Amino acid sequence: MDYELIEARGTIIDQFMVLYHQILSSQKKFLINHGVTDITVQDVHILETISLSNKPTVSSLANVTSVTRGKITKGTMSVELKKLEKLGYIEREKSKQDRRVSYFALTPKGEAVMEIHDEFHEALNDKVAKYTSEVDTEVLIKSLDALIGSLDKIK
Amino acid sequence: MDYELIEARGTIIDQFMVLYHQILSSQKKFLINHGVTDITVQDVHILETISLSNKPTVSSLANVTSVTRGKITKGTMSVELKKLEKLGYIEREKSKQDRRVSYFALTPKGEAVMEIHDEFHEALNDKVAKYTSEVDTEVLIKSLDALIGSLDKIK
DNA sequence: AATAAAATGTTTGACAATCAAACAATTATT
DNA sequence: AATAATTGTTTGATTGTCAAACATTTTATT
Repeated sequence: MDYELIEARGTIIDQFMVLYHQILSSQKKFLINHGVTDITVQDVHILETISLSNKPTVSSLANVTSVTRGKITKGTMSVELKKLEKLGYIEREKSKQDRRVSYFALTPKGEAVMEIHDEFHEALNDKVAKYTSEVDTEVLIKSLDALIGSLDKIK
Repeated sequence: MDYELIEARGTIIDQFMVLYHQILSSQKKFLINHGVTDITVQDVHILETISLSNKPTVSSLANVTSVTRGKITKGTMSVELKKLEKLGYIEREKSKQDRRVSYFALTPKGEAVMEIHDEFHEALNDKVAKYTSEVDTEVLIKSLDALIGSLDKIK
C-alpha cells in the first residue's frame, strides 16, 4: 500500500508536507460545501490578509502574502485584486495623501466569506486541541517559532 | 512590521503555512547552491519517490505524489517523467509481464541529486532536533499523525 | 474464442497562475 | 527644476495543470 512508503520516512518534515496539502484540500472542500465556488483558497487567504491589515495596499499585500504563500510580485497581486474587486469581494478607496495608492477593504460579500473561513479555522483548531494536549500545543508553537527563524541559515 | 500580523493570530495552523513555504524556499536555494538548476523542488520530490518506491509506474507515482503534493493526474505525471527522462535524471524499463507499463529508476545523475536532497533533509532534521526536545518530537509526530487522519471529517 | 470492458499511458487543447519587464503616474531627493 | 525612486498596471511569455480523446494492451464476460 502506498501510505507505507510515506510512513517509512517518518520524519516530522514529511508529515508537515502531507498535513499541509490535507489542510488545503480540506479547506477547498469546505468552501465549496458552503457555496464559495468562484474563488480559490489562496484568494480567501488574501481576503483574510486584507481583513487583518491596516490600510493594505497592493505592495503591502504582495509582501505579506509572500510570507505564507511564497514569493509574489506586485504585478500578480495587482491582477488578483482586480479580480476580487470585479467579483465584489473587496473594494478600493483612493488615498488622499498619495494619489498613486489605493487602500483595500472587504465588502459585505467578502466579510461573509471570512466568516466561513473562520468557521473552518475553528474546526481545525478543535482538531488540534483534540489530538494535542494543551501543554504540547504550547511546546509545539514555541518550537515551530524557533524553527521558522532558523531555516535561512541552511546553506 | 508585517511579521506582527502573522504572529497576531498565533495558531499552529498559521505557523504550519509559514513553515511550509519557508522550507520550500530554503530547499530551492539549497538546490541552486549545489548546482541543481534545471529542475524544481517538486521534480526532486518525484525523484525521491522513485528512489523509495519498488518498481514505480506512471500511475503509482501519480497516486503517491498526490499525498504529499496534492492531486495530480497521470497525464501530468506522464509529462513530468518525460521531462526528467530527457534531462537524464531517470530512465525507464519496459515491463515484460504487462507491455503497457514501464518502470522508472534513477540514473547516476538522479542519484547525485538525491544525495544533495538528503543533505538538506539532514540539515533540516538537525534544526528540528535543536529546537525541539526528543520527547517533544515524539509527541509531535504522534499528534500530527492523528491529526492527518482526522481532517476529512470536517464538513 | 470472440467480444466487451477496464486499465495504462500518451498526447492535445485549453486555461489559470505567475513572472519579468516595460510603462505611466506620482512623490521624494538632489 | 531636474532626477531618482516608488507605486501600481499592463503585457507577452512561460509554466503547470487538467480533462478528454486516443491507442495499446490486458482482463472479464458472453
